[in-house]
Amino acid sequence: MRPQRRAALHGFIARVQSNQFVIYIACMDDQTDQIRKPRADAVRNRERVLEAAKLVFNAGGPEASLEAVAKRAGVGIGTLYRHFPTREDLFEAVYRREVEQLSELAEQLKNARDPVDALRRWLRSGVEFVATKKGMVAALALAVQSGSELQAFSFDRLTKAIGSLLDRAVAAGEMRADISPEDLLRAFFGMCYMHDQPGWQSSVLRMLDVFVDGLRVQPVAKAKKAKTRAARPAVKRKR
Amino acid sequence: MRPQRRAALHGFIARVQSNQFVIYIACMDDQTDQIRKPRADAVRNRERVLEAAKLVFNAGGPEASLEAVAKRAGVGIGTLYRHFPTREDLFEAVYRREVEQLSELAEQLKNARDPVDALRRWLRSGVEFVATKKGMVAALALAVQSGSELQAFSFDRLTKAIGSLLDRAVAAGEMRADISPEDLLRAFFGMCYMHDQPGWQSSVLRMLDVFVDGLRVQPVAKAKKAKTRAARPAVKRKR
DNA sequence: GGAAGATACGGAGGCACCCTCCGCTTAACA
DNA sequence: TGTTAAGCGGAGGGTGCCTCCGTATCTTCC
Repeated sequence: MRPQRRAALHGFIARVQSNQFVIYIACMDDQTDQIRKPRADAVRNRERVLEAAKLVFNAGGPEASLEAVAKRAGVGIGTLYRHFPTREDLFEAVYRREVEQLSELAEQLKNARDPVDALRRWLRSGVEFVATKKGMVAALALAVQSGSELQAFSFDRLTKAIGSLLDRAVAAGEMRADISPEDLLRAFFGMCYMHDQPGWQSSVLRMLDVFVDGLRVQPVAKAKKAKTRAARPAVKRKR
Repeated sequence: MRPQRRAALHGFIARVQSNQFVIYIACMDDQTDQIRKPRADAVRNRERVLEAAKLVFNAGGPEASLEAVAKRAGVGIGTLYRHFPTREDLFEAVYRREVEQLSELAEQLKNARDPVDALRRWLRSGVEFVATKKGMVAALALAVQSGSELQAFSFDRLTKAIGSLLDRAVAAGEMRADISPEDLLRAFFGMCYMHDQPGWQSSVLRMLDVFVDGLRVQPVAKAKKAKTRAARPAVKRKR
């Protein structure tokens, strides 16, 4: 165990590509109050690893070897691990932009006339995302599992995205209120999980349609099953 | 390459436990017309491996080490691989009984009054199965993917089970006809895939409810979207 | 421009697992 | 009881994960 010193964390965000940003966190010693700019080679290598990871994951799926990523990036395996201590960290970094786009799309769809249709469209876009990038499913898996608490960025973004669409539809009285955004996210991801089947896409789209239909407030069912619904406590919606 | 001889395959089924059977295929030389009974140690070892695999998979999930299984069975790794050349084969063998039970349950539910409710109950039972056995999800994954064609046993059984329930509901005019049993199986599995989340079970049950609601023929939606439905060709139902 | 020290690099190495191959053992049969 | 096919088991080669630490490189300060 090395001698401990009190230190404060300071961070900044650097734009490293036209549409990619990197967050740096520097450790500022509180005795000197000095901050050091990150080493150029570190920035470069981090970027190279991300680029290589994108290629490798999109091609080889989530199980692809990290050593292959490092090799492709022209970087030692140690360097890869220093920048991204876990496979999950790397995934999160690689697919962060996609998650943000999905999230922004939800923001736009908020203004759509028909809130149910908005949700439907958002889900369909999600399928497209998964279709394009093979590793995206893994990123979703991560988001949905959100076990590690630390890299819950994607989970938060996606939950809020779905949540806002769901809330609107519920407020408009068009959707049942006992489903949480997390539930929905999980269901969506689960269906997409079959993504390497032949014809998965149309199957998932069909399923999502069924699902959204089920989410609608149904006059018949509502009357028929009022008791059942009441017995099940409404799910608390986070935020 | 060893000298080839023409040979015919003969098989038989042995009951090796109160409720487990093993299928043996023996190679009968057509010159001697002799058939050899399987070696006792082979039968014993196969059984041991199955037993160990059940324990290990249920505890450690689908990624558990096969070497651990072999060790637990008190058997060399080579023996394990001889009996079950792939991890999938082992899964299929271990969870075959569960799949059969699910399938039989569908048979029983066929006589229920309300066909929609029957389907709902079957799906719920599926959740319970997954809940009990941690490795069951992997078995389902296998069934759903059914890529290897050879060990498509589970896929067939489950598809037929769902199919029979679905057919009845459709015939009764209570469910839409454009969803295939395969779709449904995939959706079900997908939802269960989150099985190691805290509270996954209630979440999945909620989702399945929504899903079944969506499957129902909806007077409102039906009228509103008649065109959309018609435009999408009905899925061919196998068998 | 150069020295000092912080920071990052890279890959060897230990571990675990996968799967195959083949010399040895054992059970079935006559 | 001998013969022989069937089965056993584990060594070994391959791959991937992750850590650790000696070395190289960069930033900063003079």
